[in-house]
Amino acid sequence: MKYIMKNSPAISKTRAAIMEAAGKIFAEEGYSKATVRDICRQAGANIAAINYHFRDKKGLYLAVLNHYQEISFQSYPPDFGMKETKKPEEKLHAFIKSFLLRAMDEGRPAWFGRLLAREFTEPTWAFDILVEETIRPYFQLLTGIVSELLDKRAKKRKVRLCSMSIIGQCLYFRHSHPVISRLYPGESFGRKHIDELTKHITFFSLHGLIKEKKSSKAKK
Amino acid sequence: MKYIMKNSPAISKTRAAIMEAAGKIFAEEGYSKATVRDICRQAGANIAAINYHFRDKKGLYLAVLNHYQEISFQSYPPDFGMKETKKPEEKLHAFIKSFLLRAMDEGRPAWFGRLLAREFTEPTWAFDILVEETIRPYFQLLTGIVSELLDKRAKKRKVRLCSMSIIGQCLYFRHSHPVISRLYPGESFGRKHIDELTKHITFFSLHGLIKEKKSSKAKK
Amino acid sequence: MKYIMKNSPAISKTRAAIMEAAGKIFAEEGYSKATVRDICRQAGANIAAINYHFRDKKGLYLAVLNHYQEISFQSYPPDFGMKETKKPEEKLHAFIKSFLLRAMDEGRPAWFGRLLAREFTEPTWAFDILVEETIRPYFQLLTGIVSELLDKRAKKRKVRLCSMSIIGQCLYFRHSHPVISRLYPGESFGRKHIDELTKHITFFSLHGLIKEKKSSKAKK
Amino acid sequence: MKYIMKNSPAISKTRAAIMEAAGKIFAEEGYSKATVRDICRQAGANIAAINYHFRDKKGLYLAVLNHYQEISFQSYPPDFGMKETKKPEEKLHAFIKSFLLRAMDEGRPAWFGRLLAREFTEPTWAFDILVEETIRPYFQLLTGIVSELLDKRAKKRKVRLCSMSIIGQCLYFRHSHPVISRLYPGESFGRKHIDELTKHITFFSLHGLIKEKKSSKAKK
DNA sequence: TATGAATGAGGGTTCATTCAT
DNA sequence: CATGAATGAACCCTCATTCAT
Repeated sequence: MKYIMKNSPAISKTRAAIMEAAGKIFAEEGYSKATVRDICRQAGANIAAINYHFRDKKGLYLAVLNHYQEISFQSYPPDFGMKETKKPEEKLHAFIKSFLLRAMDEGRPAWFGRLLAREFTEPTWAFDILVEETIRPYFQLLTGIVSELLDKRAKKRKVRLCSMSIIGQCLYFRHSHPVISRLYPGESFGRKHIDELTKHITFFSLHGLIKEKKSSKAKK
Repeated sequence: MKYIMKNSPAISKTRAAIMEAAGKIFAEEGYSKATVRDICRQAGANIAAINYHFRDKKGLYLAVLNHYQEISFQSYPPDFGMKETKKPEEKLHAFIKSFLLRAMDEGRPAWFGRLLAREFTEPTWAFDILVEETIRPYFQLLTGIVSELLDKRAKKRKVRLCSMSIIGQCLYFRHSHPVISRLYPGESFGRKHIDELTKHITFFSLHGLIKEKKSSKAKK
Repeated sequence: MKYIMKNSPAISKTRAAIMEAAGKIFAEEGYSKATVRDICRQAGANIAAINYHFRDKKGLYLAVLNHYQEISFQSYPPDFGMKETKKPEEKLHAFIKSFLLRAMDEGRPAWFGRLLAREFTEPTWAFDILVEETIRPYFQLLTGIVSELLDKRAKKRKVRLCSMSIIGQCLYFRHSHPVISRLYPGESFGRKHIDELTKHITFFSLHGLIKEKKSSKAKK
Repeated sequence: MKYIMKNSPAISKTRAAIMEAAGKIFAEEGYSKATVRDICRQAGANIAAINYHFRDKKGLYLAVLNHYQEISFQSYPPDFGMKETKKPEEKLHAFIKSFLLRAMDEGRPAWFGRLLAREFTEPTWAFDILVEETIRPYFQLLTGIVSELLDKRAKKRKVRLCSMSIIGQCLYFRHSHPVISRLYPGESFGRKHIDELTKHITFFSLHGLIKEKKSSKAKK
């Protein structure tokens, strides 16, 4: 006699194949443009298998999100191995690097990052769930770092604005390929340049923030 | 005495209504999600009218892009009325403000900005045209300003990186509403806060750039 | 004061342009595949002009048929200039040549021939009219020639069968290009070979008929 | 013991119904005039079933062609049961009879013949496939017979011309109904007269060919 | 005379979904 | 566990036609 675990992922080969294909295609095309047909074709599975294993397209998307989130954060921990005692400048550097890696890398571990980046600029119905489960703690991590860097009396709103300036830069470099490759053929900001990009964004942001500290007294 | 504009849009009432509805719906839904059925329904027009006036959905999208681009840049000139002799800091401020206005305002003049923002993160077939006709000159305007602010010996790549950091911030604040409203209910970075956002992005970016100047001597 | 002639063809330039384009396109594509859009575009005329001048697509087709029929039979008279006193073999040769010319030539004079050939294998609603106005007298001309060649006591049905054997050959060589060019690349039976084809069909048919004469006594 | 045919059609009832309806309608209307809506309506199937079973209209047409070709050539073998040792005259007779049966019969077995006849006079995109798979071997069968009948030194071109004269007659009698019924009401050359028509075409053609033999010495 | 504008019907195709097995 | 079969809704597009000017 055998007991079947609920949602046990190892039981079904088909389920795994669908998850694999779905992760890839959702990351490439986005939720609405991806078709269950393509996913099943690529997984070598029957269309009805999605209904059986995941109820419907939404269920599949949710399962993909949950599954690859774990993989993603295992592969690229947000603190990037930094201890809590480290300086905030280094924390910021680590945060940005892990963000870029998660969003710009290729293969399985980056699929979640791509989906997340997509949801940031074009939210689907799954966005509410993502905000609570992933984005909020992630964002709090960033605002914590920013708070340390800013004047302690800085208002919450200022912290948030600065945090979003950082997120915005990271996100944009992720989407920049189409425009950069057209504006300056031959040049690119891809996963090969993650170290360069990390250094740039950190530098660009940090010196703005430091300056903030000084000028915060003089200015309004 | 009156001069007739080329492609005078006043000729057909239906054509104008379709352009109106299409601008709104394309801006809201994006190219692929928008349906000609919806557009025609909202315009009170027959579906075949699109074939008659614009050949097909692509033609309509192109017409919308062209039409609202003019309106957008008339309403929000990139130099925002600044003379050439002004300081680069003020030029940057003007650039950012016009960008935000164009992307975050509501109603007709902002539709092009929204479409452009969409194309930045999820390009369609029209992106190639947009790059040549709109984005390239627009981007050159920004890199020019950034060049003035940076050390004159700064490499092209650095100029481009910094320019993209600025664009990235602007774009992200345009998309931030869904995430902000969920993370911090009650707070928002909308069109009401354009002045605040402009000031923030300018300040955040400027002091990064200025610091660069200083450190450029010490560093490599 | 001016009197307008009914259907006067010289009055309108647009009407003439439409007739020209329609003749060409109907001959190329056939009635149902041809579109009024294409015709008007090629004629440089407005779509509504067809409604004005010809009531509808049917009216246009009818007008084209009538117009080019005259041109066709002027260019290629069925007796091909043969006097009535000539031998039936030469009459047959002339008939076949004029048929092939009318159906296989290019340009205006052949358009009617092409349309007629089309109607033979895929009749439209206009076929009834064509039968009475064109095909019947034309067919009677052929059956007359065949009668002269056959035994005088040959039954009507035999005359008709033989006539159709001749028509069938002519028609098929007109349609043969697609199959011949594929079966035997480089070879063709086109308008350049009309003389060869005429000789062949005449010869092939004649000797069948002559043999008939002889055997008609022996046979039932 | 039973062998399962490749592409066994018995699997799906809907698929069979669509094939049935499609065969009928394609044969009646031709490829372009036939609509998938009509076919599905007549088959009592959903429109999307065509996409499921045949991918699209083209796939359906191809499937119909393949399916009824088998049925057609099973029902009417081109050699019509003649042994190889028989005289060429009898081979020709058999060839013509099977051609007429295939093209003029009614019901399922004749649908392919009708489609083929249509492709001969108005080729679609499928014509290239048909030429290679069906028409070429079929035509070679005929040219072989004709070669036997003609002088052995007859040029290839002559063989081809004579073969086409035969094909042309057969094809035309298949299309003759509309014109015959109008020219001579009451008379017809239909499937009831296949024996008569076979005899006529064979006779008409044979004596032409035989005469060729004799005259080939005397004439040029 | 001539046309720009508009329309309704219908074309093929594709989607996510759900049965019955 | 898994799938072949089937479906209804919606997609974009094109047709011939007609109206008001």
